[in-house]
Amino acid sequence: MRVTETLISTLREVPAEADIVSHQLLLRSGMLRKVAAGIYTILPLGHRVLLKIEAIIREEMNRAGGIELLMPIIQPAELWQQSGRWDVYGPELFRLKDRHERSFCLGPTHEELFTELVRQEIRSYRQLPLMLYQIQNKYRDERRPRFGLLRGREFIMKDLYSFDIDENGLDASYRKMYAAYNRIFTRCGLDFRVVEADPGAIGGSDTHEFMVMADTGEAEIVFCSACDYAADVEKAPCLVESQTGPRPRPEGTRRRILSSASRTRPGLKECGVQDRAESPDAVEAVLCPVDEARLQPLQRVRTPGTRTVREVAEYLGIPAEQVLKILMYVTDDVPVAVLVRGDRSLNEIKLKNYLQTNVLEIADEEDVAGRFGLPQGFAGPVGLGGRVRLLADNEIKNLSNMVAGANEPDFHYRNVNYGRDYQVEDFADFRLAQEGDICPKCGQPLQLKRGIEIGQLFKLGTKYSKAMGANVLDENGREIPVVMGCYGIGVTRTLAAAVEQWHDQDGIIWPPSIAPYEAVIIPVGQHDSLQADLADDFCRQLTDSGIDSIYDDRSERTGVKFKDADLIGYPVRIVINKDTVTEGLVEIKWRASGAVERIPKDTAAAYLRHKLARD
RNA sequence: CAGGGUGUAGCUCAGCUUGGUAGAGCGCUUGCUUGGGGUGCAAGAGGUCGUGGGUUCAAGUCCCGCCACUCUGACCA
Repeated sequence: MRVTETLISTLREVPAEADIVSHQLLLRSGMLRKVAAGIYTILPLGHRVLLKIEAIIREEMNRAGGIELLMPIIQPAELWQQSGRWDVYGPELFRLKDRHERSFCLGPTHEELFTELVRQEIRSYRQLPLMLYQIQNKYRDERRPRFGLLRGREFIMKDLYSFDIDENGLDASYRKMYAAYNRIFTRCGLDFRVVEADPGAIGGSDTHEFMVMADTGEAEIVFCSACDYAADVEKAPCLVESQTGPRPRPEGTRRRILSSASRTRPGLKECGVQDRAESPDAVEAVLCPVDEARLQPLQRVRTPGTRTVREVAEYLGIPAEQVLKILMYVTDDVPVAVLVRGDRSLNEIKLKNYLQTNVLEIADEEDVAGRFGLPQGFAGPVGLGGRVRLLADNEIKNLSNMVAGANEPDFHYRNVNYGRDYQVEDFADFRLAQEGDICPKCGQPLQLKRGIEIGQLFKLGTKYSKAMGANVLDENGREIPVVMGCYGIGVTRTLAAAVEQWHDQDGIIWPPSIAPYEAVIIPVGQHDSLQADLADDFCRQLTDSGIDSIYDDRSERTGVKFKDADLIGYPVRIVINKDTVTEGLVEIKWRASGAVERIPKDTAAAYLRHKLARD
């Protein structure tokens, strides 16, 4: 391929519409153009990347036993009414009517259609298991499309649905997909992690998310430096550390398994509580006696104008972790106040799950004064009386001689202690995991990184098959609902995530397996027909030996071509000049490492094939 | 959906405060020049100033409505 024969238009300046790196670079490198908010044209260069990602996905889906088909984008409302989601889905669903006033929607996902297909076509357990998939456009009328391809209103997704006769079959399908996803993202050259996730609105039990690690990612994940544990920061359980920080269980201490109900033990402190979300009964605690003698007498101090934890801590000259932070929330029911350590953040999802409430909003100043009758910035647990439900993070029980608001303007208490000075309704895990916390699996410190979700596995069970009557006869002739799983990959999102992860200040650095072209050939003297012909021949030679190559035949200055090559991110740049022509060499520069090497022209194809074929 | 910002040439933006016949850089076209990191010179093409209304002798500029784009938040893959 020659550059002048295709459409490659690069931009020198950053378009004003783009805010994040992948969006900027995809626009600048001529891979993407905006048509409307969250809706894009993928230009030839970007399309080649897309096709390569899709090819990898297809190969691995087929290898795992997936069967490809193609469903329509437009779906009848009827099916969505049967599953119950027509009313639940909300304004995010693109809805439309035909000329006969019949209702349709643009599919944001395809559970209904796949379930309907299986209901019609599958009668017997002998036809199962079955894994069907498609690569198709999806539509979600996002409230706020942003980040270019990462959150568009139209996007491409691979979705596979598995159909089994029982849970064991589902487990087997799930494992196949889990393995396939690992292969796919590895082959795409991405640095990714698998995290345990929250099932969310789709419903179901087990679920894993595949996250590409990138500093600009929307999701924060914690992962262990020592073992393979990883979780969304919003889901990660927090262990309680002793005040001296995490430590291994001391030799000879009693180790007890406590049920969550008996976690509170008078006269005892817990240091190192382990509370895995997936096994709530396996709470493991190291018990050590409270040192009653260390408790100091309660003291009321004037702290004018100190409304935030930081202000109080600075005013009193103490660390933030010595302060009790109290957060007040408005819920479906009565207002709730929650205590966390001053330097911690509250995890609203944990609180919401605990309270089983639909509404959960942090109280503003008006609410704090009105519903709680408390001074904003000076509220505290002491003397709160039963005015509100008071909950506390597990860690709070461990803390002694804390500073807390005195419930009157410009005053705080020193030496506040749980039990002696205040009571709480319950302790639970309410805090947001942070860097340095202990891994719930192995006890080593956790690291925090940002990620972009590009794939998710769900066990749906019989949610849709029951709702829509997708049944089969089992070997006893009984009618049973099929057991389903669904497995998605955001294809366009993967493309953007790859750029988000692999770029530098000059442009994109494509992993070779998904690069639009693996090599670009640039003759320094485009006007020199010897060099130009040689570049043309060499491009053909590389292409013939299976290396996707493009010859930059524009009559531009070499510097322009170099800049464009870096911006577009071809993994290999091959330069031809007067010297290399006479010596029979070519100059190879690797985009990722910047390494330059000169090798004989005739062996270059084989050499590159070898070096590029690392997947 | 709430709150902010921006809409002027293909792109990035100035001009608006203080109303008076539309600007720059880049890109594009042509010629010369240059030829290993966005070369230099010259000549050109290109704009209903988002849109509708109002004020005014006169509106890109002032006022009001609408639309689009964008940022923060909530929501979400």
